[in-house]
Amino acid sequence: MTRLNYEEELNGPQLQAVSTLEGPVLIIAGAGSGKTRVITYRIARMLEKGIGQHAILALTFTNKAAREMESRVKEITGRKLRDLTVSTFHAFGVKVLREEIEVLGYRKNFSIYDETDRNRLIKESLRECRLASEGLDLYKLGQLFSGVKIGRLRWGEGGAEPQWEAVYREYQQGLKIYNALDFDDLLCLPIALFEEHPEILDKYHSRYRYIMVDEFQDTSLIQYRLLKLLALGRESGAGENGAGTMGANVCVVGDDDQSIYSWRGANYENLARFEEDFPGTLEIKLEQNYRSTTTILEAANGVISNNSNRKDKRLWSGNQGGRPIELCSPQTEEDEADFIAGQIKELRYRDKLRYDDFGVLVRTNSQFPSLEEVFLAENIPYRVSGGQSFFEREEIRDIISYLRVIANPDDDVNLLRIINTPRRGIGKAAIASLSELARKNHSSLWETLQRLRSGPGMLRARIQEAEGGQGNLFQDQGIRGNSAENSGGDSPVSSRGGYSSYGEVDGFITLIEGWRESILGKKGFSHLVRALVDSVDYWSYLVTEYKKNEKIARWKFGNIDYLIKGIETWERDGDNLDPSLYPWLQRISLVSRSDGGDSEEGQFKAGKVNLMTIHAAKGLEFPVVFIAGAEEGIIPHKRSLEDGQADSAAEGSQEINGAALEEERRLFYVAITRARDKLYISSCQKRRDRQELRDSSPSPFLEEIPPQLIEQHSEEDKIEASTEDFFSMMKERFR
DNA sequence: GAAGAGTAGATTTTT
DNA sequence: TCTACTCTTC
Repeated sequence: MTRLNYEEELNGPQLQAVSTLEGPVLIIAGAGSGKTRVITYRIARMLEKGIGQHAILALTFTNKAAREMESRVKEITGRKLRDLTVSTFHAFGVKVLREEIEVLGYRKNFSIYDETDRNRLIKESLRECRLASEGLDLYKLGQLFSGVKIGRLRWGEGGAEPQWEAVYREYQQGLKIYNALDFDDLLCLPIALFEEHPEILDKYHSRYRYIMVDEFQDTSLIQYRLLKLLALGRESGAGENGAGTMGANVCVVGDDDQSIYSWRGANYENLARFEEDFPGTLEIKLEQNYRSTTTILEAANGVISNNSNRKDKRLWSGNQGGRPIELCSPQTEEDEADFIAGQIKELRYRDKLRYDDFGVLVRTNSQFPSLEEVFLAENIPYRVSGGQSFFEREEIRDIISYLRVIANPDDDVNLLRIINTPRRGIGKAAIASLSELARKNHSSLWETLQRLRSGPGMLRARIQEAEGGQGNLFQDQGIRGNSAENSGGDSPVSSRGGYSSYGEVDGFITLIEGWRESILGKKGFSHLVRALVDSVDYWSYLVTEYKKNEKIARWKFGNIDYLIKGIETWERDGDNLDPSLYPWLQRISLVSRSDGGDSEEGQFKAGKVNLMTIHAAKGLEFPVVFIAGAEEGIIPHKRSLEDGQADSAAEGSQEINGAALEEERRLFYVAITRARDKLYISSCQKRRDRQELRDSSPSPFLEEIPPQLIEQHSEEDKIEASTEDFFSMMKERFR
């Protein structure tokens, strides 16, 4: 192993951070101050000192960050990392639950529900409670549930209207029956586990003797609780006296100025809380920026200094001077995209830059299309992170649903997705009857099906019984007006549904069972997935579904192929100890949009312009950065300021909006500080809102940049652009 | 049960 | 404008 020369490669505070391995440490690391370097060197140092890999836990905020950290450590130490835990909080939760969840009454093959699954379940729960889901914002309801679950809200307080409590309970019950967890559970259940079973906590507490947390400003309260449990063990409940903290070797790294996830429960006050809970914390500030030019830093400082609630610090850079920040005010989004594309082409040639030296940052996903369109037209290779993820495409979800059901047949949400996809004659009516029956028995659909099948002829009778019995819940879409007498005289859903579906339902069960047998526990299952897709004849399904547009069918099939290839590469990875279905599912459940289809690492990601949301750009840097759409209503985003969460109680709202504005400013700050050498900011004069073109004014944040750093972009391009605009208008007209 | 027509609703950021 | 869901008809 190569020995690192710490003294030479690190500055004073960095060195201190790397050398202080024992006791609690809080590192305030400004943007570009070598934070990643400090963390990775710190781990390297630990390994050098003979601390075992298994005793080290590094928690990050995104999977991407985790992967990157791991590979950097690997790189600088030249070691194999078999036993080092570098993961997100959520992934860590899964790791724990995978071992221990049975104590909590779940089975180990639990499913993990993402937003889509969760919305479906909420919808179903609403139906169970006889409430109409129409006109409701499922997303908001989900937020509410999440707030309650993580203990941020309580029923009857601030926006948590008690009427939803029943739905919430239904939702929770659904999860339990389906043996499924939502994202919050991944953190809450480990906490519950540790609190209720101290002996399990002991195990983890004594194992992870060195803990590090990156992007600490973005940790939520429950994440913090989890951290505290791990770090302090049984003592953590002991409270304020700080007993037992001496042994805690915890190092958290963060920057309050880069806290941009408060809408997700991030609470930068954890920084203050940490110092309280871990007495004797050594605080280290990293203020020297190695990334950006002075110009860019001054701009960033100018902006962020308008925030009131922050730890005092001032970034400075050794790279004096730097090129001015260029401001451009194109007419429309199209002009903006043209401008960006034009600059990229020019700079690439003039400054000999590669495409991947450019980062184009936007506030919202909806800004992508116009940019992409121009990049495509101009032949500029690009990649987007954010936007619709590969895993959210419906054909991919279908296949994954099959695999999830194979892993965990009780997962109703996914079972319902595929029970009639491809169509196999199990229609609404049959499903409604079955669901009704399952609900009565408090069991999952699968269990119900199994039970029905166990007696010959039973299925028919039971289904009939179910239909004859209570009014069918799947039919009345909630009550409207009459709550007492529901559904009343409506005609039955199709009294023949159950009868005619018997054979099909049976076939479906057999199908799933068959695949369960062949796939479960197999190391290397990608070829089986291929066979599965064949055996359900998904291809014919696509062809019939899209008979008007065969191209789409082909494209979708290509996606499936890509998915399977992805599994193959994952299986072949030498570091992968358990290449079977279950870990794969867990893994992809936690992969986010910004992680991209991760098989496009390495050679592919080079040579492409990076198009991403500002959120996704956190932690990254580019020689040249474009911030597109720096306009009022976009960068302090309209909706972010509108209603601060649930309560807009009279005077509270003022403050909440202030906080929201400050968060938007931090977001803008993050965007600026991604740039190394050159920063462009554009704000359109008009922007498309729905179909109408509306006037748009520059973001108020722009005025906070010291004017001497800014150079207005010359007008020539604008004229050029508008002639082009004219032509495209004419083309449109003659089409 | 499937296909097609029609309607409403929606546009913030993500593990 | 576009999409996702519902309703209607065969």
